[in-house]
Amino acid sequence: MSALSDSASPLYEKVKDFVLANIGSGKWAQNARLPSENDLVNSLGVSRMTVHRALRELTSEGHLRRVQGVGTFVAPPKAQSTLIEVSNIINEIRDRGGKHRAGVILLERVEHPATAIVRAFEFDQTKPVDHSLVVHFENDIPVQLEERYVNPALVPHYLDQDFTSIATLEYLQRCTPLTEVEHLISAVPAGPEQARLLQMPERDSCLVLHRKTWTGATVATVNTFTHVGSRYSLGSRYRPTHKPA
Amino acid sequence: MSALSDSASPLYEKVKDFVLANIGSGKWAQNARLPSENDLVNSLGVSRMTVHRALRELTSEGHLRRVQGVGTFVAPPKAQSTLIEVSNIINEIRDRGGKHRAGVILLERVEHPATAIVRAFEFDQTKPVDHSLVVHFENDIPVQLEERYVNPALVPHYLDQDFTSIATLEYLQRCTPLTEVEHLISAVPAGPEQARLLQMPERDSCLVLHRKTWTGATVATVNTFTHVGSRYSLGSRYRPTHKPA
DNA sequence: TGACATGGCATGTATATACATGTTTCACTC
DNA sequence: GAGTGAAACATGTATATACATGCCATGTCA
Repeated sequence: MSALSDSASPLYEKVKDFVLANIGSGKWAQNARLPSENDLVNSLGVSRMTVHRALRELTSEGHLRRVQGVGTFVAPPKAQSTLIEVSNIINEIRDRGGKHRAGVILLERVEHPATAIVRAFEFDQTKPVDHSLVVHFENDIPVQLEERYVNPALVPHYLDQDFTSIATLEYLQRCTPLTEVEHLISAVPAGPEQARLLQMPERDSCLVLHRKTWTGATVATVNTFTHVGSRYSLGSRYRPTHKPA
Repeated sequence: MSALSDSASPLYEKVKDFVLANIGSGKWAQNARLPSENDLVNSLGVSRMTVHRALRELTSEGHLRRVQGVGTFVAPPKAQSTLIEVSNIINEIRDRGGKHRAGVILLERVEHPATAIVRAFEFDQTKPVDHSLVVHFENDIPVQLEERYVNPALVPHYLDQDFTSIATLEYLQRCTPLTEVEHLISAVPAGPEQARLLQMPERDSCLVLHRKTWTGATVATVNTFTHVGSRYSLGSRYRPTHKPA
């Protein structure tokens, strides 16, 4: 008589389910110590390697905490933060079935960028950066103003891209492995320049997304996405507890 | 002469590094097929179980794609979406070293909620829901208006909480395992009610975060977080390619 | 009483072996 | 030539075994 389910799934999955069920039911409370691997081997009738794999995977999924020589414990509830997924605007529009068009306003190498830019790139001295300013239209109505500064040391030939068709982030990810991303989302009133390019009334609300990306310790890109508040919102649906196949 | 590094890390880690190095250098291009497990066993001089573990972990980390009976392939670049982490306001303020205070405006059971709420909960008929409205202050300045509708079937005793001290999301996550989260971020001008509660000028920009959570197929909560645009932005730093320990 | 050695027990890694399961290929048969 | 079946080969799972490593309690010796 085993405590494991009799489904068709592999044994280590059943062991994982068994552990999760005990946690879910509250039988094994938070920070409680689990039976040792050998205990589970005896009570469940499977080999230690199988138990070990189950516990190892549950640990890497954040459900358990293990300390060599001490034992296995129910992990404290996962960080009470939630993730939002930001996809690029072109796919987003296409997914909605809308027509996308992009207008390139600016495309240049800036030899002596403003100090704010130099500081954002964490340069110790002034270095040239590539700069692009693109307006994205959905069904010929402007929805996003995309401004990018790119580190030419990491992304060569950035200015040679065809910005009207290629998703910029896609190109960047192909060029250089981005290791870290910082986001800042804010709501600000539109300035005159933004109002003109986005064809919106001045001082109306804009949804602004700042994004800064790193490759290792080096800043790769600094971006600002400005959206017309009344025409755009940033949405996402996310499943926090994803079971890896 | 092995191709593996001579560091102190475990063997399966070295195998993982070996594979990642070959992908990173472009020697194994995207969608290219890797040598079979047995090939790697012969060329690297480790057991198949060790190779298998390395490849399995790299697969679950998204670097590889495996098909039983066919082979192992370099995974296409990960979804060009980026994740934003939203943490709760209380921790955020505390982390900044600010003083947090909360004021409860409303706390009630709504027997006959508005149709918009009924629709948001995907009820097939009118059912009562619990409702709370809380203002969060940072150093006695209001920064967030938090409005929640909670499904009493999933979260009993919601109204009995002490909302001024406990993080609401924290409580919800303890009560019911939330399986899915939907977010919508937008920028809208403040209405009269919001302007009053948040002590801000009417029509100034607000950063609004809508959040809807599910437990299984059932809607658990429907929330709206309204922030003063000039005082608050939603930030996060995220490492996309996280190596599990 | 304090310091230290040691044994017991927990998890962590590595291997050999076996069989299961899915895919492709290829030769054989009809 | 079409269909079929078996072999070859790929990954997937499960076990037994061995040893490594880390932590802790116990007991002994100074």
